[in-house]
Amino acid sequence: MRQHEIANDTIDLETRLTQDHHQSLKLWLRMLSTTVMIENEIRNRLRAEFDITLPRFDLMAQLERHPEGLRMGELSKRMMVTGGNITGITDQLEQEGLVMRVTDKQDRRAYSVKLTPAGRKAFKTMASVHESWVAELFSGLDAEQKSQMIGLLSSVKSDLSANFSASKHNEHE
Amino acid sequence: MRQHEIANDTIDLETRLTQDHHQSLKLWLRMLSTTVMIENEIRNRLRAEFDITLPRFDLMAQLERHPEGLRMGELSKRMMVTGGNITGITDQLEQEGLVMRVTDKQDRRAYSVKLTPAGRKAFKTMASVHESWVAELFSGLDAEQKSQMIGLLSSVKSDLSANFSASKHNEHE
DNA sequence: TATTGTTATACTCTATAACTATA
DNA sequence: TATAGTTATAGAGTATAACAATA
Repeated sequence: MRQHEIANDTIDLETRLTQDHHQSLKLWLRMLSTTVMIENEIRNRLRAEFDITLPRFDLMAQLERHPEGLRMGELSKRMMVTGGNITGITDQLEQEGLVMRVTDKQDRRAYSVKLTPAGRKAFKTMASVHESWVAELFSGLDAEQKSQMIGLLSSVKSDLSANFSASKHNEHE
Repeated sequence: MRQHEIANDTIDLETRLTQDHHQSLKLWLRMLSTTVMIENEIRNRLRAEFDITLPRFDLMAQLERHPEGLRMGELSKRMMVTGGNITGITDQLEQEGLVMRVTDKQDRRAYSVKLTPAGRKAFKTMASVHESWVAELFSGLDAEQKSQMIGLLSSVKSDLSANFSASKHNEHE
């Protein structure tokens, strides 16, 4: 132990940099594979139980949080996806009667997308089941560990938003 | 503080369950959006700098770790993707001269996929730059926080592998 | 002119299932 | 029969760019 600390004090900067790089990479690979596993599990369950895809579910989740409705451009930013895709997903959901486009009185180029009553009802059911799945998938952590992780992720994310917002459509949450 | 603890002791089980659900959901949403942001950033940089996609890069990364070569089925498991896709990605990389299929002497149905010398060289360059990007993107955490997070993710992941390996092609790492 | 949203297109990744050739 | 890998197909999601309507 002490040996290690002493070594740590005397190694040169380049070595420490390499170690940091390796640690970051390890963290990233673990984070990525864990996320993919959970995402796949949830995606499969959503399809099997509710015949819905993840982006469609996400769009509805955004609308649930904004009962006043969101414009297409808002949805695009929040879902980190370009505009054309939002049109497509919204089209599908509208066909199924789950969301509706409400024309904006002030700006006739724009729409507000809202959940229909049927959409709100359907989403409530799905969201509740979805939430219990997530709880199940994270049952490997206790409450303390979860809040720790939430804090760590927030640090990463705020650092990202501050420095790399240019890359795509961020401004998330 | 004390008030909070007392309250925590006396609230009923259902309430605590709901709180846990919300916390898990919050954790998952934060983890997902953070991962997506980093993934997008890396994907864009890989395309811009090296004209390579993430799956192609990942396949090469797998081979780099296994100089003796990997069979198509192995790659399929490790990349959490079905077999047909591995054929496609391998075809592309083979065309570009980055990997090669080596027929197995013992089992003439099977191949070992390996990096070519050119592939190994190209990957070394990319991997080193990639690693520094990752370090940059995680610079919001210090070494201590990173190792904390690695530990937390390991708990989640091992719990997942133990309970949900059926969902797709896991057995990762 | 700039902005909101749509359309058209093309590309990548993905899963499924039928297929071939070995084992 | 079972297994390793391929092929064919279809579907989802994505970005880009040209476009229409409105501001």
